[in-house]
Amino acid sequence: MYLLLAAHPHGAALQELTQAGQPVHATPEPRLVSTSDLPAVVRHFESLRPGGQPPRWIWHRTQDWYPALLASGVELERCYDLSLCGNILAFSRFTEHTDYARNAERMVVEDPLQPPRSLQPPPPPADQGALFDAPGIRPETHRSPEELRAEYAAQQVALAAVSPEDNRRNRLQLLLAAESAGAMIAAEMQHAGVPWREDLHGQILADHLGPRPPLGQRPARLEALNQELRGLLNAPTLNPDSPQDLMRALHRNGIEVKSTRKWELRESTHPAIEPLLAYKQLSRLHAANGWAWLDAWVDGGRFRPEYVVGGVVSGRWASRGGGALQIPRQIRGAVHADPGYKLIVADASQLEPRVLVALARDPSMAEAARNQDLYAGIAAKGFGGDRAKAKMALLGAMYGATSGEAGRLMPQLARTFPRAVDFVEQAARTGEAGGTVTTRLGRSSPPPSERWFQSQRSASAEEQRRAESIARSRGRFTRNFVVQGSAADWAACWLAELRRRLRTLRTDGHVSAELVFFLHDEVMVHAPADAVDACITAIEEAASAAKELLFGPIPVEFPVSVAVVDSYDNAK
DNA sequence: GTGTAGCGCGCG
DNA sequence: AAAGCGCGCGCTACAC
Repeated sequence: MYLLLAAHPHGAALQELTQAGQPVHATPEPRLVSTSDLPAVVRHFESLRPGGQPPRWIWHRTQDWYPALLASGVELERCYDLSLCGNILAFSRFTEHTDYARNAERMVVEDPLQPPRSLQPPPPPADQGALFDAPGIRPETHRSPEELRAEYAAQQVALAAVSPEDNRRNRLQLLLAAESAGAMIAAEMQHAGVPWREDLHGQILADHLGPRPPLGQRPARLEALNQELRGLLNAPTLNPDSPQDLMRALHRNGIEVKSTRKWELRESTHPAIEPLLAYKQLSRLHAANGWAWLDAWVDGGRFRPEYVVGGVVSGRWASRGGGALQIPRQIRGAVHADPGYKLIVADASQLEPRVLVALARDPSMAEAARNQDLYAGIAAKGFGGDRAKAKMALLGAMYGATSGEAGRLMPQLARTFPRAVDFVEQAARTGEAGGTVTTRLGRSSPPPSERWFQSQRSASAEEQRRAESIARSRGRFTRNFVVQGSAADWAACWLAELRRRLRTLRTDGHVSAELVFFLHDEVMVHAPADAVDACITAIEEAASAAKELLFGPIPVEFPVSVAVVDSYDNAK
């Protein structure tokens, strides 16, 4: 059953569609549902399972509907997010020959499915407020039921036009399903929140910075370091937070740095360097994750960031609010399981190089990847057992290193693993020439901008050097895109498969395990202690299912490392 | 006063 | 050791 939900001035319009997006004959007209009735009506349809299958909810944006439904206690099995799927279909090389891609190209420019960042409302308060007062629903992005139905139908036509060769159509369909599932997971994780102990966080801050200072004042420990620095640098009014001010003071004391970056400062042995580095670290803790952060982002023992699915062109998620994707190691001790619960922290070991092996079908590297530690396997084959060298070479190949040690190691890597190196080189050359590259499941990199093409037509020698530099930069982007993006494909499938298994545990086993955090190649599940084993099994099965879905039965392993902890800082 | 580019640093 | 990918955010400095 395919159910379309469209915004309506008094609530929602609900219409049953066929899989292809045509109105079901018996119910040609959308049914109007008031805002207050909506949760109950949605719950009712969700419980109807013709043929045992839950409905697929089709809507413009998951963020417009699902948070409010979750707030009223309604969880759904699956959806189809028109804006996310439309964005993939509009740019995918798999659909480039379709009318959809041609029309969407125009539409995306004139009428972006996602409003530009600057026009988006501020993030919602942690307390979501009244049902459907959620700021996701904005009149300017309303589409009529007929517009949305036509959009869905057009997307299905485009998907059907993908060549079945090499499983392309299935792969793209899988990506759309995983992306839509990701949108639901993002809303569910925001709803659940990361378990966060304010008292433990406060203790960490007090240990490092001293007691909480009055508003606008430096904490005691920072102020002491500031005074020490002013003395050591003979600069009585120094503001160490100002790079310019600091740079001038350093120069006056014969410390010849070109920037105030910490790795450059470390080169100097001046007695002011040690307190300066201590100041910078503590000042960062205070500014980024101090008491103000705690006040703003943690409420009722939960940290609830907003995840932005599709926020990165490679398919990785972005986030808004609280810096969710950069929880520093320093404060991970504040992430703590509830009494009787555990945190299960799992990450896919060395995901990107393993994805590269699978993409390139490099037999020699596949053998190396059978090792639990891939870098050790690479080192044994091509670097005389030097793991550090092997790691640097491989990372350099994926990022496009040209200089330094990583750059020098490239020929050595290419001798032992020609297919893998060739694969990323090919992606780089495509990008340099202005082409686009595509992930395993069919997400394509954006085409170069009009400005890019202009730069490539430049005339003077000076302009040409600049143009070549821009082209190389784009080459590094596309080189990395295929790996990072295909890793994101894998992670999306992993997450969706894990969600499915956890839902089964919840409904069949009445286990209250929840996904609470996701970061590129890492997930966190908050689970009752007696459900930990079942959750670990789910995590591992989901990982191997994801590998199979992307690549089929190939001899490359994607191992996950799992830690069961009370506190996140013990995870690795 | 407001908007924003650049720096610096956190994460993968 | 500190360049080669992708991000978000706080701060300063500077343009308007």
